[in-house]
Amino acid sequence: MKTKNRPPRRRTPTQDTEATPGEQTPDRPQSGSGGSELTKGFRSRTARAGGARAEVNRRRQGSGGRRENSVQRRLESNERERQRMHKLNNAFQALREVIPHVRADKKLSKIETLTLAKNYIKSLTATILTMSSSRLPGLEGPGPAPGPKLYQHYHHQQQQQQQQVAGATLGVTEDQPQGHLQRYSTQIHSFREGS
DNA sequence: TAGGCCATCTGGTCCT
DNA sequence: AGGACCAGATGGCCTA
Repeated sequence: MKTKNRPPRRRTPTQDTEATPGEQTPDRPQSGSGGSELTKGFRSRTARAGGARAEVNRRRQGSGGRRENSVQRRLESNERERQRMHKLNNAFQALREVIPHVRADKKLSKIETLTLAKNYIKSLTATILTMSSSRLPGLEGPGPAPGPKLYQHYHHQQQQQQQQVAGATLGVTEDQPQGHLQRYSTQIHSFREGS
């Protein structure tokens, strides 16, 4: 696997739509990418092919306002896609930062990050099961991966704790396991609720 | 120079 | 209808 310690190559999120031809980012002067290319005349093969189809559609649609509107919507769509991918990359970066790995000076690739994360979770799960199986009836033994079941157990535990200390603070700090689990629980719920 | 990784564009499809 | 999501395609950067 190769080293991937590179500075971010990218331009600012608005550069494609706002840059003038003279303001192109030097490191990607002729990228196949380019909302910029939509207005600057250069296209990659794919973009050219897609552009040919788009041109046919534009002719069918007619000229003038509708065509400009179509181009504008495509640029806006590109911008949203960039933002979406940036958010995805931020999530990858956050994941990298919580996964222990050997070469801290070497940035993990996306596939490496996902693979290590999966293994890390499995490892932690196995460790927890080993340490507490005697107190978690029903969790040990053969069968499917215990992850969800394990979470259910902890979630149940937390609910009991919250009931016991209703109205009072839990007295759980971020450094304690319960703190992490509580955050995990909260995050799971927020995901479920789509927030 | 080949191969891996990445960012981006693009059009199609799904979802709200 | 419009935005989110997805996958294919492409070219740039980097390392071995």
